[in-house]
Amino acid sequence: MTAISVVLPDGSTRELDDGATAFDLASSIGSGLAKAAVAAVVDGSLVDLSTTLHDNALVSIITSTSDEGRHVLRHSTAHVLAQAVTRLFPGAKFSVGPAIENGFYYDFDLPGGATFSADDLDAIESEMRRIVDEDQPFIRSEMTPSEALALFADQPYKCEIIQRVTAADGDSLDAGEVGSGDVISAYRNCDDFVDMCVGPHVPSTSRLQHFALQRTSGAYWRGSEQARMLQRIYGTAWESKAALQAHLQQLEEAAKRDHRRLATELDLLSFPSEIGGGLAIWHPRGAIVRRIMEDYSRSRHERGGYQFVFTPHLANGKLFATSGHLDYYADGMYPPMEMDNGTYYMKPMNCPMHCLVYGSRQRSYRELPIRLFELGNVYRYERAGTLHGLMRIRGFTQDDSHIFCREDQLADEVASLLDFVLSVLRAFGFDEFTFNLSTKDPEKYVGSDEIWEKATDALRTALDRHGLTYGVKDGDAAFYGPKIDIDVRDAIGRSWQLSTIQADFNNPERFDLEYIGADNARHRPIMLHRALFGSIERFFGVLLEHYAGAFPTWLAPVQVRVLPVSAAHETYARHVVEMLAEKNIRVDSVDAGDALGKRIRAAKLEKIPYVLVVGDDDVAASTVGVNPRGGDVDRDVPLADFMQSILAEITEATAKAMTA
RNA sequence: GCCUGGGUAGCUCAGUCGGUAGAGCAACGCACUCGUAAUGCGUAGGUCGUGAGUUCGAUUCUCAUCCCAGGCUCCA
Repeated sequence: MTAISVVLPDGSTRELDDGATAFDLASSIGSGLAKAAVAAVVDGSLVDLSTTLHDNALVSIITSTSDEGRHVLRHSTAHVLAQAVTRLFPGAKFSVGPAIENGFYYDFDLPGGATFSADDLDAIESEMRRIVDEDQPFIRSEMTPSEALALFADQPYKCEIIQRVTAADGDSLDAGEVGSGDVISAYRNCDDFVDMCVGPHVPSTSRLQHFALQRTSGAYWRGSEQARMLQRIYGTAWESKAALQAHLQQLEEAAKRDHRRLATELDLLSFPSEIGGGLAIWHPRGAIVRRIMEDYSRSRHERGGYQFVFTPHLANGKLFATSGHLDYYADGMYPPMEMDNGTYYMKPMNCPMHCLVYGSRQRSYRELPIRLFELGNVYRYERAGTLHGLMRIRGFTQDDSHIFCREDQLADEVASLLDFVLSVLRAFGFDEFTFNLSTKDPEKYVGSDEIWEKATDALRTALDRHGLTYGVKDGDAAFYGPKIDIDVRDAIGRSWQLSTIQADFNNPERFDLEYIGADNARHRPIMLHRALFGSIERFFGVLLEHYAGAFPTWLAPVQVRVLPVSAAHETYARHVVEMLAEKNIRVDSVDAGDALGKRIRAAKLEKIPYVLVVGDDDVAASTVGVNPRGGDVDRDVPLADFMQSILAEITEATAKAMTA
């Protein structure tokens, strides 16, 4: 038998028998690798382990512990899911089943429009385990589109995909399913299950041990609300039991941090159904934190050269006709109110009002840039199914600003905004950011192409000048202009989109805004929309999850709780409370009705930063026992020392926040 | 808006194959006066989300509606 030679990623070569597969290569390197291998990359393409290697091929083995490997694992598990469903629901039609972050899903159309119930999930998962135990091989075959159409004749969704990819104007959406064009590949597990798929797959179902089905939901075919709703099943799959458990644990951790749960547990706010969906009421504890956030925001803006304005919650519809909101966003606005002299709407944005502030008198080029700031309450009619605690809410407050500037000021203004945004976000404990530039949506925009190009360039230039790397989201812009979005990464690695900076050449035109230039002629200012927190409500929710309810001392609703050991120490406890309160420290005390241990536990569950225990020794020596959140108890601390240290902590955090 | 599941005491949940409900924690009372994450005993608390229908009788079955959860779609 002749030999071939293949090149490994480290540049070394390896001799193999002619006809050897990628799996043979993995085995020749080591049995451990062969066991962990799920696929291979040959000359840059991800392929099955069963792929026959050619001489001089550049080969790397993909193991299940890499991102690519897990992707293969998850995709293969999706196939097993589909097979289980066809066994349990004869006649089920299946559409697509991709791997996604941390897992996979598969969409089905059940006979008679049936739907999955929670019990079905258990049965399907058991069936999947049976298929895994059967150790079925994934066997690849390739065919022409017409052969594929024949093979999948009873699978209308598959046929539609085949027709789309082979059509002249075939879009890339389906390429991931079947590859592009002339050759359609399919994987057969056994006589009665074959699925169209570009692959690769693990060699056999026995490699798919560590998975769990998670939930079912409806999902529109091809993501279109006009299309048929299919039944989707989500699952997760991992390379090992430990990895699966770690993932499930992380989900639990995230659930524990859920801001809706913490908001109830910590008595911060609630969503009474008497008010209606998507509307929150702030309880005293939550309102304190919010007020501190807002005060901080106000003082930062004051120092940043912003001028404060107030505008009403309602406006005549003509205003939103001028701004274009009624043309592009009427569905997302609260329904109109007919009143004596016109049709009124709740405002969905503050910008039209700020345009009126600008336009209220003649402006000189010397005044620019004019930075108008408002904590503006806006109302948007979010569809019922999209509401989600504070994260998606119908009434909220934007830390909103509109900057009117000259064209020659634009780049500097955007650049300094980027600094400003990051500094404010850092003050709240975020230090990992990602940036995205969103460009014109060809379906939904106002203004000329030229204006859009100008605005997009301005944003791009600012990002480049800052040396920031950023993604581009084509077609994601607002209807009036392109934007930069800033995402933060939270304490458990999740990403949240918070801030936005939007360039707008359109509204100044629509509102006919002008300034008198140095040349004594009239000019059009440029407008920047920007919000740092975005929505105060949402930002609060993100913070709550980021800190898991344990706000840093400067933000904590109650900073100190004083606990007298027994009734004899209550007078002294009150004295301690007074001393601290005098320094504007948020402090309370709980008298000795319950056992000390119980009161400490209660304070810990409330996530109060400092618990002060005072007993005989403390009364005698004017000291306190300091029990800090997440730290060790420190007895006999002079009260004056504690006060000094907590004040230093608070002012340091605030000062750092102010100058970060 | 669409799909699935849910709404029982302040919170977390159990339960009723149709005969008006129970636990733990919290609250309140009494005893205990306690040095760093749950002292003991007792009391009170619910027209079982809301409205209608079926029924001798509905928290339970049916329908409508509101709200909540997870997705889909949407998010200026």
